[in-house]
Amino acid sequence: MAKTDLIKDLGPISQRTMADVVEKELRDYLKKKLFKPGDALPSELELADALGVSRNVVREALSRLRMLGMIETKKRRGMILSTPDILGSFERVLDPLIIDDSTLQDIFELRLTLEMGLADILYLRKKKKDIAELEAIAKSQDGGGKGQAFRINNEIAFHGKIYQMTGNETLMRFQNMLLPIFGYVISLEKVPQIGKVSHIDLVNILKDGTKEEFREGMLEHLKPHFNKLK
Amino acid sequence: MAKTDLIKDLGPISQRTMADVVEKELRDYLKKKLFKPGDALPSELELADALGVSRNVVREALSRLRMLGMIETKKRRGMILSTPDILGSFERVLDPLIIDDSTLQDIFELRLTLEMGLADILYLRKKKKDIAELEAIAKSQDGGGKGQAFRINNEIAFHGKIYQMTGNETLMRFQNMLLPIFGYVISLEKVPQIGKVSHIDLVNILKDGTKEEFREGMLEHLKPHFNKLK
DNA sequence: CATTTGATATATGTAGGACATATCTACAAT
DNA sequence: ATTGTAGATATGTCCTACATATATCAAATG
Repeated sequence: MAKTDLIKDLGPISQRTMADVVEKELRDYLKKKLFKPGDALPSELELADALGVSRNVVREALSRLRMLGMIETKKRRGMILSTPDILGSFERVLDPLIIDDSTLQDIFELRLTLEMGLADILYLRKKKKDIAELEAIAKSQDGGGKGQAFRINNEIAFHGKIYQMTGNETLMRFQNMLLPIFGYVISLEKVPQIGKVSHIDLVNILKDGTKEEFREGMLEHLKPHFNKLK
Repeated sequence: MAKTDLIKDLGPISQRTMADVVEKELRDYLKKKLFKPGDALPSELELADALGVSRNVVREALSRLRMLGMIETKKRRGMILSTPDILGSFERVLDPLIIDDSTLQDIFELRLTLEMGLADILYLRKKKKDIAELEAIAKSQDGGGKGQAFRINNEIAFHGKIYQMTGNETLMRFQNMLLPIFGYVISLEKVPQIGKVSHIDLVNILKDGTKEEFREGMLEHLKPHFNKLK
């Protein structure tokens, strides 16, 4: 067997640390044993003993699970399984500067997709009061000439309000996290183009129009972004 | 001031551990200093020294960042900033059994929203070859009477293929993670209802129909789910 | 000279001990 | 019944020590 063959066949051996292993072990254990939120876990020392590793390693693994919100620890009472904040970990990682361009583009498209898919839930839950607030936001922008910063904030406020109107807390938080990405990708544009359908147009559709009209309106509103996709 | 007022005003004091603080400190530091992927970090000992904490605490914080994929460590070379896998942390936490019902519902709606918003990107990127594969999946189900497990797997395969056709890797992985949630919520249904528009209908629309027709078709396909929303 | 081998220093990975701190339990004091 | 005290226990933090992998450089080998 030639040397190159050997090199090709031999992949790098696993470089997982004990903390990695223990973390996975613990998560599998919790899953397999059908632990429910509120259930108590063994103490760190017991875990270390059972797994045959030092308390240090166990603590690193537990520290990760704690960050994810999967467990909570109290001083003498020990640790209990908890319901994690599923978006919390997401938030920590969502920094445009450290995400690769391909993923940034993916996220940009993800938000466009969400925006286009909102109509049904929006029409299910929209309330007069919310539409009035949305209108106020749209109109506050109408004057124009308020500067770039104002324009961006207003854009964020308008679309954020729409998400809020869906009554879906997770969806709203999710889009809020995507905002920096969206802003970053847009900031790369040379000429900021604006769709034919304005915010006020969308509000008017929301007031009197149908879901289908709203979808068409949103598509037109986002058209400049869609046009740039490949 | 009444006693109840006092109790209401006094929240529990912060219980953040040093590891929590250091983790945040490090993330802020990396952000503020505009660290880019590939940049080297100080050694654990230097960090511990600079922050005035033990190496143990620093290691717990670093262990978290490592789990998120924000940093990579090599034995002697030290640590370097890295581009995190933004969905990796998500994956760990997405277990239907430990997520509260309200969030489960939110995620269910999130997936419906995505599905309804896919049309534009799908029509931008769909290829004959993919449609053929999609058709094969749809037809393999047509026979019927293949049992519950087959039906569910086929459902997953069909919708998964649609996401894959968007060419958006992140979107596809994202929906893949949402599958267990979706499956779980659906499994709670007593009578599994099926929309008027079938998979094969959707394929046919993809072949000859417009984006708008596809959206309408998808809405009909998902109708039973939408009907249950409040 | 080029390549390989070997030695050394260094940063991370792991172990184990020590002590502080918070809090649950139980019991005593008022 | 509330408050105070004491002991037990699990976590939080620090420290030391050593194993391990690897970048760097020197030495050896052809």
